Amino acid sequence: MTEQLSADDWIKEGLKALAKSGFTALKADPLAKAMGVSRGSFYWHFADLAAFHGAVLKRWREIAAEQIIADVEADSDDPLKALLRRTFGARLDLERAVRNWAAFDAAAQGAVRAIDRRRLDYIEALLKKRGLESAAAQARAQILYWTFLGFALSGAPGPAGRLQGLLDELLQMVSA
Amino acid sequence: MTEQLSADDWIKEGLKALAKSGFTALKADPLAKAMGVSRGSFYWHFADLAAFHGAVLKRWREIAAEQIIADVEADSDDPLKALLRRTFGARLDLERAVRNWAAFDAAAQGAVRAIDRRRLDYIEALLKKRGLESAAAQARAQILYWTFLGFALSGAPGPAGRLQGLLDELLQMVSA
DNA sequence: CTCTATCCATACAGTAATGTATGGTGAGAT
DNA sequence: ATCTCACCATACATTACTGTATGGATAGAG
Repeated sequence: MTEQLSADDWIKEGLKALAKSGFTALKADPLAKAMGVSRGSFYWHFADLAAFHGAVLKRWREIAAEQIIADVEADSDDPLKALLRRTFGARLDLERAVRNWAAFDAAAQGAVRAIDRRRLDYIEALLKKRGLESAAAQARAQILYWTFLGFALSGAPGPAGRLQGLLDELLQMVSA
Repeated sequence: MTEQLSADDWIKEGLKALAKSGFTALKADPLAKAMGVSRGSFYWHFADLAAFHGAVLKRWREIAAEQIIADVEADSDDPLKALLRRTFGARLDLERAVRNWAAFDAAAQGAVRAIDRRRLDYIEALLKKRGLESAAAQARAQILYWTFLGFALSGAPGPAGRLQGLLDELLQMVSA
């Protein structure tokens, strides 16, 4: 009886569809077809679409910041550099999809705001630890985070070598 | 006979809806209702939705770069500073909507790519004129443009005084 | 073996659109 | 005065979903 699905399976499939096809793919009927099952299963595990959306967003909040921060802290000799390598190098489709979604859905917007705050505070703390004075750290954290968002949302990865050079440049600019 | 509509009226309404409600609002039926007319008019002026979408994107391409560049060039004592003031201070809903749209529609993606290239080249030229050497100008143009995009797409404007300070900081960082 | 709860399929009514076909209306040309 | 054409309304068939109601299957408890 490993054939039966759990709410968790639906959420995972939701994140997959979100990353691949955007928030418009978060619908019961297409997802059910993709999982080889009928909508009966969906409406068994979730009251309605809104409940499912909430569950997907909750999961995203759990993985969109803490996981990365933990990894970066483990590699503790230069966490800022590690953060840049890790974030600019990652799969960013899910990030893009959720932020697009936030333009249409209040719940998604709430999740994005919370994640933004968490990340901004973390970057600011790293810059302070590097010796920047408080006001400057705050300003540059904001600028650095905007730069990441712009990169993440403009999608085209470009050649990896060039990216490496840009990251070095960026690190210089922001911590000088 | 001022009651009758032109294709241009539909395009203008399309841009308005796009800025206000995102690309999902670019549908014949809701737009017709908003204009107090039936879809008969829509399908008179446009073959189908795709044709309308193309017309809206074409219009956006005409206004999304050249207009700003012309304005900034007019104010010629410090065009880079003028560009920052102008772009970071503007209404960015339309920009956001088109870029969201680009995640779902190939035509929109094409328009965004073209605009990005145009803007990047322009910023790079400005930085060179400021005395930066070619490779550095290219790198910093990319970083500066990413920063703008991140700002534009994260939506929350924040207090205007803080923004002014951030722009000064950014200008320093990028042209130092 | 039967009972029960969990999980899913199927069928239904409803909604919001698309695109098409066809007919109506009013302004200007003839 | 009427004819024509640009412009719009209305009605229809179609599509892709939502949510609900009801019933069927199956595994494990008793």
